[in-house]
Amino acid sequence: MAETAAPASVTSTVEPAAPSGNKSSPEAPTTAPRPAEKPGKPETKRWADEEDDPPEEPEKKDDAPAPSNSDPEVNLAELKITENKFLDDPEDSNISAVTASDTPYTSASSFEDLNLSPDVLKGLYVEMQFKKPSKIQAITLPMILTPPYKDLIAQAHNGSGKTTCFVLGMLSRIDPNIKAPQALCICPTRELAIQNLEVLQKMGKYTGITAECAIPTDRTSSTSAQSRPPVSAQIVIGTPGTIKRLMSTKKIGVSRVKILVFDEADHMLAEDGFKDDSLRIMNDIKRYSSHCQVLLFSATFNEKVTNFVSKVIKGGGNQLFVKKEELSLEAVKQYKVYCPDELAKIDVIKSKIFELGEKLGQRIIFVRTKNSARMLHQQLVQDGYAVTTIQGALNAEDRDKIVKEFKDGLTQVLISTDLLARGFDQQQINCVVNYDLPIKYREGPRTRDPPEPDYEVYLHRIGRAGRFGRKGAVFNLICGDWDESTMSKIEQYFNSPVTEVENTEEAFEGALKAAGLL
DNA sequence: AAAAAAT
Repeated sequence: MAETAAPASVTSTVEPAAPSGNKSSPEAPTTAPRPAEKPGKPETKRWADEEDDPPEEPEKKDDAPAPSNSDPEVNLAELKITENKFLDDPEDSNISAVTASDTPYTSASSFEDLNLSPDVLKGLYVEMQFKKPSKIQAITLPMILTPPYKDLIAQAHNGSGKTTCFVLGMLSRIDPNIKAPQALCICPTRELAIQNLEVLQKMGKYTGITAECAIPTDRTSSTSAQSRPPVSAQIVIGTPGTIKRLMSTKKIGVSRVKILVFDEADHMLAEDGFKDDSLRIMNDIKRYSSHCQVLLFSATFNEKVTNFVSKVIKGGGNQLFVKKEELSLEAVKQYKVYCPDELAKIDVIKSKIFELGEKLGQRIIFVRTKNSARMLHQQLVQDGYAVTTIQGALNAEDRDKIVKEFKDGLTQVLISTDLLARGFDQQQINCVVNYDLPIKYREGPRTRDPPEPDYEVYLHRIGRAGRFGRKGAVFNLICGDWDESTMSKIEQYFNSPVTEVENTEEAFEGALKAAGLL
């Protein structure tokens, strides 16, 4: 395995150096100028403060043909794209962008093409150590940064560098003279908001632009809400409820907001997601700030959300989509393990994921409910396994601590609910376990019908491994007919085979080798 | 019945 430095030069895809220490290292590959530190600290602050160890999203392959939704027209961006393909682009994905007719865009082959400010460029090269735009960046950045600042819906693979797209968009639109919120980014979880802020702080280190998180604090402190001073930061990143509330209590002025980002946008606009809050925020802003640019990013947009989203963004926006069959990351091998009962599942976790997994990088185990998170945690700890667990019932402080320990590499195995299914960027994760398969929630009376898989969540979960084109393995624990049916539906949906692995040491070793992890 | 958040 040439698992080391990226095959020199070129761009997007990167085979990061093998796990060396834990530094949540930058995404960009090769070398970059390494000038001396300059004290250009951005006066950033945030609610639940800590320190910063920025994560981020890498650049890599992304995209593919787009389902044309509304006004198709221009279709550029293909030239540079084909150039890029000789890294390890799996399928040389053809990108087709559906753009509004009147604005031609040219894909950016370097960050210099984008008219970024010198301070931002320096952040990209020095802090992030980026070299060239990833594919999604090359295509969307011109769309985001070129007047007349059209709305954008952009889908791209997990770990392909979406965060950088909207962070650069936000940084570039700020008027330094105005000390008030001008960019808003809405995220589904506080963890993701914090992570995005950290990326932004790192990338914007030399700009002096101020940024702040607006996320729930532990509600014990009654100081949180009313007594809070108005938000003066130029960029605000937060969760929908808190943002909404700060807006309605006038703590966040809305009149100067000119760019509004929804990370994990499909979930933010889904019926069973944050649709109401998101629309409320969007409408409040548009009422006072009619020219506000709206950016929607996610790795998944199912048909239903896509239809809705296209209505929200309407005519003049740009759109990028990827076929679902091309969304699974090729570098991540998917496996299934048949388990006769719950005990067998726990045994797999212990004997394979922990003991055999010692040779691996960090691992994350997804469960369906908070309760099973607690139970599994208890079972493992009881037997002396080192594991930490995160789920929404923990208080903010504990959540932050668990995440930080994991990001710092102090813990190796993390149990999580779908709290961390989306967006969580930790490059040393090379193994994901679906202790429970993700299924859609059904209301109403019980049925005998097997549950519907939650395809989007599945894709997001497995995307926690294989960040930035790294290799990874996914183990789905299958217990019973329903699981079996769920699994096969998932395989069909993404048209990606999931290989059976026997519950033996040899079989797992073989699987890990085949995945390139041993 | 994950998540956010507040009634």
